[in-house]
Parts: sequence; structure tokens; C-alpha cells
Amino acid sequence: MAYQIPRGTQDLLPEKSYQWQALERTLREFCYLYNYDEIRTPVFEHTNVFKRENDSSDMVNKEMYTFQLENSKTSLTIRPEGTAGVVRSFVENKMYANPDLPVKLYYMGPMARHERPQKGRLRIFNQFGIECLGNKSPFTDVETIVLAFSILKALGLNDLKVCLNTLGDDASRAAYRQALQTYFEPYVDTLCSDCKRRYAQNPLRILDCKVDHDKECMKNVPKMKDYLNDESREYFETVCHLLDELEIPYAVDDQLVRGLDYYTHTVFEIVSMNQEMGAQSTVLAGGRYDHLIPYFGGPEQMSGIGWALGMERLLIALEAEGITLEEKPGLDAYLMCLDESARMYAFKILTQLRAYGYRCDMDMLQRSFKAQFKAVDRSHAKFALIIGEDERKNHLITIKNIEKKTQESISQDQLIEYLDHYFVDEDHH
RNA sequence: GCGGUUGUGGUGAAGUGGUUAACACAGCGGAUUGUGGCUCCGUCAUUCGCGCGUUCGAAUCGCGUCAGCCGCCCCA
Repeated sequence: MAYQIPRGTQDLLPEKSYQWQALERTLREFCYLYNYDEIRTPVFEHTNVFKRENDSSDMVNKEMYTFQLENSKTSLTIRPEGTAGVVRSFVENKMYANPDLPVKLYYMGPMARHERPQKGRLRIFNQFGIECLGNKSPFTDVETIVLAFSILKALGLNDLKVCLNTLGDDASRAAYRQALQTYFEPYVDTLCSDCKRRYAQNPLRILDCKVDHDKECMKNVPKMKDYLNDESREYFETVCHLLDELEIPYAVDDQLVRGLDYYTHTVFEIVSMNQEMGAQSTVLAGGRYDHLIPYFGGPEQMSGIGWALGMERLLIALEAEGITLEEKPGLDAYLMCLDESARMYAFKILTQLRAYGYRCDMDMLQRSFKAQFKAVDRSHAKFALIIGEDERKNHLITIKNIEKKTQESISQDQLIEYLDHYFVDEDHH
């Protein structure tokens, strides 16, 4: 093989494309219902849109596809996530001036991260996400979670777990961070090498370390909730209360620390509990960010919240639960051309059928009668239209109902009427 | 970035140093010049991910490389 697709990328092949279209349709319908509008931002941005000061995440520091063209000083990065570009656009286009805040946006498209591929993880993968910008209210937080949960439920998923936590505001977080460092100080030497690094950089990450998870020192770690100031605690309690009111099931998980550094207050994840998911079972994740809009030059104090779902992972979760969204639909009719002298006649009929809105195709390989009939079967056509020398001479079409195995010859100008009768009157369409 | 595992036609898969690379499915042609899904016959990989090496001889052995899968890290 001379050419092959780059590692960790994949072609969306025709047999799967109907699944994707059905998924995209459902996502758009829900956004329409919740009054979210679509935004499309570039697949690459200036590198500093993603690489922000103080960001310690692997995604930003080790996994970005960053490039610089030979004759250019501009460093560009293929987007590893959707939020930064959307917030950049929100500010750049002064959408914060919209009288009706929050501005509610959704996006979908490919993201690129240089990671080692495995189940549920690709180097180019597709995310669908929403961002709700310019309003800070527990109702807004809950609206986004309800939207997320409703979409996954509507798609048919059952083995779901909604995990929820709060990171508090800056003051709460700083206090907690300090408390963790004080707590872990005597234990630093016993922690894994990654956690030694985390201890200094981002001690919150020690909490969800799998290596150190069962160690003695993990039992009495300080809890975030004990370091929340009143405002942060009340905000989170209201979010929980509203979810209870709406009967959205969730579990508060105080070990939940999102990977991206920009989150504040509410963070959440929806995980598929299905055994077949492999190690990457988080299907959807998001949270509130108080600092991103100001960072990009928008109004101080303006907050946003959003989430993203991995479309490939979602499709894995659906498959794991035996859910097929949509198969390729069969043809209305397949034209069999039995004699080359009749090809033009058949081709005109094909074109006419399409002009009338019928989904059809014809044999182009001059195959045997038998082979053409097999093609009819493979196309799952309702009708086979058999056209040869006799039909052409007499302006006839032999039409065979595949399911009923009945067939008759009709005149060429009766064909549309014949099909309309079948598809419209008998409601087979 | 680290570890494990795999790589033979459109698909599944045998072959572990010796002239023509099993077999099955799918495809195509025919038995049955215009009525399929059954049956039978025929046909379908100058080539075994790619490169280099060992050898008289390599799909089979060695090295390298690329890729798939699974896990770690991390994340959707």
C-alpha cells in the first residue's frame, strides 16, 4: 500500500454515514428546541487562543498540532477543543452586547490532539458542544445539564452516570489548593512520580490519580466542600436542588476535577457504564468558566458554561447498548437493462423517475440478468424495472414488486402514476 | 511519551525455510440467450503492511519502519 491514512485518523465510510447523519440531526433538533444557534469557527486558530498562560493541561502543552508556515511568523494550531474558539469569536464579534443574554451556541466538527490512539480515542475526532455565554445563574448551569442528559436519553442510552462537582470560585479554590498542599506535604515522597509533579502544579489532580488511589494517605484528604465560601457553596447547592426538582439523576463526586484549567464552579461528566466502552468511557463533559471571556478581552465578570461530547465515543456507547440510529435506506426502484439497444430508453426513464423524486439507480456494468437481479436485492429496492428490447420497441416497462414477487408490463407514461399510487396511496414511503 | 499484542485477496482465515500461496464467503461468467435468492461447474493474491538483511531459496528467520487493536498517562 503506497498511501495510508495518518495514525489515529479514520475515514467515515458510506456504510456508517447514515448513523452520523442521524446523530447530527438529533443533536440539531435538540438545540433548536432549547434555542441554541449554530456557530462555526475555524479548525485552526492562532496558537495563543489555546495556549494560555498558566495552563498546565497536557492537551495544551503536549498534544497540540501547532505549525508555522515557512514564510510566516504566525504560529497556528489545529483546534484541540471547541470552547476557546467559540469564546474568542463571542468576544471578537462583540456578542456580549446582545441584549438577550445568555448567548446560546452550539458547534460540531473535528478536533485534533496528538495522543496515542486506543479505543474511544483518536487523533482527529469529532466533538459536538454547546456554550452558554454571558449569564451566571444556577438555572443556566442546570439547563445545559438537562440538555445534555435529554439528548443522550433521546438517543436511547441507558447505562449512564451523571457526575457532578464544584470547584468553587477563585478564593475557595485557592484555599482548597493550599489545604491540599499542607495535607500532602508529609506524604509527597510516597506519591507516584506524576503526583509529585502535580503536588506543585495542580494538587487537585492528585485526587483522581489511579496509582495512588488506594494509599493510606488518600483516606482523610480534605474535601473541596469544606473550603467553599458561602457564595460558592450556595451556588452549588442550588444547582443540586434544581436537578432534584427536575428529577435528573446525578452523583456528586468530589474527586471529579476536569482536565482543562479554565473551569470554576460547576463541573460535570456523563459516563457510559457499559462494559464494552473500554478505558475511555466519558462521553460528555463540561463546566463553568468564569475567566475565559475576560481573558479574551470580553467584559470582566462575564461567565460562561458549556460542554462537549465526543461523537465517536457516543457512537461506541450506542453500539454497546445495541442501538442503531439509522441504516442506509433502500431504493425505490432499480432499473435492469437487458439489452444495450435499450440503454438510452432506460436511462431516460431513470432520469424521469429522479425528476419526480424517486430514489433509483440502474445497472451500468452490462451484467448478466442474474447478476442484475442480485444488484436489485443488494439495493433493497421496492421495485425492479426490467427494460430490454421488447420494452423499448413497445414503450413499455416491466415492473416487478420485489416483496410480493408480482410483475406486470405497463406503458411508459403510466409509470409515475403507478409508483405514486404505490408509495403515496398505500403509505409505503 | 511508555507497555502489551497483531499485520496473508473485497471479507474471514490456513500455511512457521523449498517448485503453481489451502479453504470458505462475497464478486463475476456459465449450466438456465429475458426473471434472482437453491444446486453444480468455472474464474478470482506474479504475492503475504513496507524496507533492508540472512540463505542456493523467505509469507515463514533477524533488524528496522509503518499501521491496527488493548492498556498507562491524559482526555470527548
